[in-house]
Amino acid sequence: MVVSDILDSLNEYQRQAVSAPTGSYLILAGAGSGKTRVLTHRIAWLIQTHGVSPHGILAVTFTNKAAAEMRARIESLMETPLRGMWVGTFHGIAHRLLRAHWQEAKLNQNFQILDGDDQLRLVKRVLASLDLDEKKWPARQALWYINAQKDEGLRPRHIEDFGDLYIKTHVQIYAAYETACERGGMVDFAELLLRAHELWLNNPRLLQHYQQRFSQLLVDEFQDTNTIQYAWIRLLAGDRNNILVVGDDDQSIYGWRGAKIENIQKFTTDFPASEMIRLEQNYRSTGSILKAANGLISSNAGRLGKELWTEAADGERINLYAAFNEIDQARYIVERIKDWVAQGNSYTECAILYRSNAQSRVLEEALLRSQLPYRIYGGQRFFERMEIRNVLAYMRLLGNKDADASFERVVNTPSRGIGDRTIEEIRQLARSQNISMWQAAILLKEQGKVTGRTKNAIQGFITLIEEMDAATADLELAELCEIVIQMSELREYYEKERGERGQARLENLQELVTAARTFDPDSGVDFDDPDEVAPLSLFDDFLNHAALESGEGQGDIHQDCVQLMTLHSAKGLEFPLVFLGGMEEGLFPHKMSLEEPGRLEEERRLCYVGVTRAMQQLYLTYAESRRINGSETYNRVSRFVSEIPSEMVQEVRAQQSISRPAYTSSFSAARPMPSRVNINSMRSFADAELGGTNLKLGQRVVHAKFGEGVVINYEGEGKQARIQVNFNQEGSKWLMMAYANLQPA
DNA sequence: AGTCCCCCCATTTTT
DNA sequence: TGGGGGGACT
Repeated sequence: MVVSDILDSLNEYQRQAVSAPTGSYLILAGAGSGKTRVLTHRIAWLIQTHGVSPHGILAVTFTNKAAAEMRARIESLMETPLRGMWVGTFHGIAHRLLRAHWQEAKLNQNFQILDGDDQLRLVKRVLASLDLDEKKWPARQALWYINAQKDEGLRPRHIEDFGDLYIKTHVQIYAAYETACERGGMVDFAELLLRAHELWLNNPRLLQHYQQRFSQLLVDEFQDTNTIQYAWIRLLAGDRNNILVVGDDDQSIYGWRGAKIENIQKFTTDFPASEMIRLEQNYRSTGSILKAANGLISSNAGRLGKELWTEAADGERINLYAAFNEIDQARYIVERIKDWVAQGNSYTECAILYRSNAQSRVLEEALLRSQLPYRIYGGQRFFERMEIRNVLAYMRLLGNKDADASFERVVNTPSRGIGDRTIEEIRQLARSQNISMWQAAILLKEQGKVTGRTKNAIQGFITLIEEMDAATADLELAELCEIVIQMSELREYYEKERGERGQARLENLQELVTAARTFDPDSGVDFDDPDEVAPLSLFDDFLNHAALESGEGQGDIHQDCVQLMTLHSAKGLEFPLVFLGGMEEGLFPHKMSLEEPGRLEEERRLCYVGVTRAMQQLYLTYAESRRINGSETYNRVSRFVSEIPSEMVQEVRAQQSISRPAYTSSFSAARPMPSRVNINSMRSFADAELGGTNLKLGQRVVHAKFGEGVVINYEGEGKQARIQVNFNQEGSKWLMMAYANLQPA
C-alpha cells in the first residue's frame, strides 16, 4: 500500500491521529469511531513515512484476539508479514520478557504459569498449611485479595495492616502463597506483570535496552489498564514522548477487576507533551441510537467529554417494552427476532444483551421453544475445561517432573488409590526436604514408610509417568497428546461418565489432539531478534499457549444464530438489532453497585456500551415482575431508561395509562399491539368488580407479605390478571391476581 | 472412593 | 431457582 492510501480512507480526525508527528497522544475514540483503523494505520504510517522499523514498535492489547486481529490487519495493510514487531497482550509480552531474562527476574528458567484454577488450589493449600478455617477465610476471597494487591503493584512487605485482622491475615496468606509460588517456580497472571515491572525497575540497563529498542509504543483499550500495567508502560516510555494510547473513558467497565479509569483521565498530565485527539464521528449506529447514548452518558461526572455523531439518518426510535415478567420479556424478544428474520434478515444480526448470566436461561428457553438458533457466549473456555486441564497436567509433568501443581492434579486422576492422606504425606515430605512432590513420592516409596497397597499405588504412578515419557519421547505433538490421553486412562475415565457430559468430554479430548496437530507457534516471532528467547520446543510452546490463551473462539461461530451474551462480553462488538433485557433497578444498575457513586457510574458506562452496540434498532425491555434467586421481585424500571432523552424513546406499551392486552386469554398468544383503554372508560369498568373478584380500584387491601395498600391499577383477565397496589410500606407493586391473595382491609 | 444430601449463596471476566 | 461445596454415609 502506498503512503497516500494509508490516509485516504480516513476522516479528518482519524487522519490527524494517524499522520501526527511522532510524539505522545491520547486518542479518545468513541464507540464505533474506527479506533482499530487508526491504530493499525498509524503503525503503517510510522513504518512507511517515519522510517520506523517494525522492530522498534511495541503494540499492547488486552486480549489475544485483539492482538491477533491487529497484527493481521497491519499485515494486510502493508501486504507483508511484519517480523520483529511486538504485538501482544500485557501478559503475553511480560511473559516474553521474563522468559528472556529469567535470571534477572529471579525465576526458574522453566517457570510455570499458574492460571486461575491452579491459583485457587494453591491458595486452598496455603490456607490449610496456615491452619486457617476456610469458613472464616474463604479461599476465593483470599485469592481476590492477593490479585488485587498485585494489580496495585504491592508485595506483602508493602502492606500496612493497621492492626486490622482482615488485612493482617490476608497479608499473611499472601506472603505464604508467595513463598509457595517461589518454591515451585510458579507465576500467576498478576505476577507476570508485577515481575516484568520489577525486572525493569531493578535493572536499569535492561530497561534502557528496551527503551532504545522500542521507539514507538501503542496501547489499545487504555481505559482498561490497571495500576501495574500503567506503571510498566510508563517506565518503558520514560520521558521520550513516544507513546500513543487509544481508549474511551466512557467505556471503562472493568474497574471491579482493577482497571483504573484514572489512568486515561490523567494521561495528558502524566505525559505533559501529549496531545488529545477525539474521534467522535460514529460509523456504526443511527442518529437516534447515538443521541440516546450521548444523553445517557451525560449523567456521568468527570468525563473527558465526547459527543458521538453520525452522518447517517436518525432511523427508528428506541423501543421500550414493559413486560409483565421475564417470560413475557423473552417471548416479546423472540417475536421481534422472528419479525426481523421474516423481513429477510439473519439471526446472527440479533444480539440479546443482559447484565448477569442468570438472565440467559429464560431467554434460552424461549428461543428453544420457538426453535430459533442461538449461541450463548461466555461459560467455560476450552483450555479451562477439567478434562483438558487434566491432559495438559500430564503433559506438563512429562516436561517437568517437578511441576507440583500438575503432579497434584493428576496423581490420583483417574483414581488409582492415592488418597488425600498419602498426598498430604508426599506434600509434607516435599516441604521438609525442600524437594518437589515427584521426588518426594519416590523418596516416600523408597523409605518404606508406606504400606504395601499405597506403595504399589505410588510405584504405579511413577512407572506410568516414566513409561509415558519413554513412549512419547520422539513423537509429534499431536501423537504425544493422543498417547497421554490413552495411557493416563483419561479416555476410559470419561467414557464411564454417562450422559451428554461424558460425551462432550470425550469430544473435547479429541479436539485437544486436533488443536495439537494444527498448533501454529507464535506467528510474528522473529528468530533473528536478539531479544527473542531461544525458541521453545513446540511442546513447551503449546503448553504456554494453553495457559496464556484460554481458547476463545472454538466451536461453530459461523452458524446463523442469535447471539446471547452479557453486556461486558459485548464490548467491542456490533449488531444491527440489539435487545437490552432486564432494564430494572437492582438488576441494572445492579444492586451491588448502588452504594458507591463510582460504581453506579460504571454501571451507566456499561449501559452506554450496550446502547452503542446497536447499529439499526435497539430495544430496551424490562419486567415488572421477575423471579430472581427463586423469589418473585418487583423492580422499578431502570433509571438509565429515563436518562435517555425521551424523544428518542418509543414505548411499546404506555405505562401510565391503564391497558389491557388485546388477547387476554393467553400471554403465549401473539400480541401485536396492546389495545388501550382510557381512564374514563376504565372508570365504569372499575366500578364493577375486577376480573370477577370482589376488589375495586381505590379499595384498601391487605397482602400477607406487603401489608396494607390501595388498589390503583389493574389489567388482564383470568389467570393472567395483574393488579397494581400501592402499599403503605413497600410502595407500588404489580401482583399476579392469582397469587396475590389480597383481602379487603 | 464414590455418592448422596443438605446448606449456602447468588454481577460483570481476561490473562 | 439451581449450582457448587462440604460433610456424612455406604
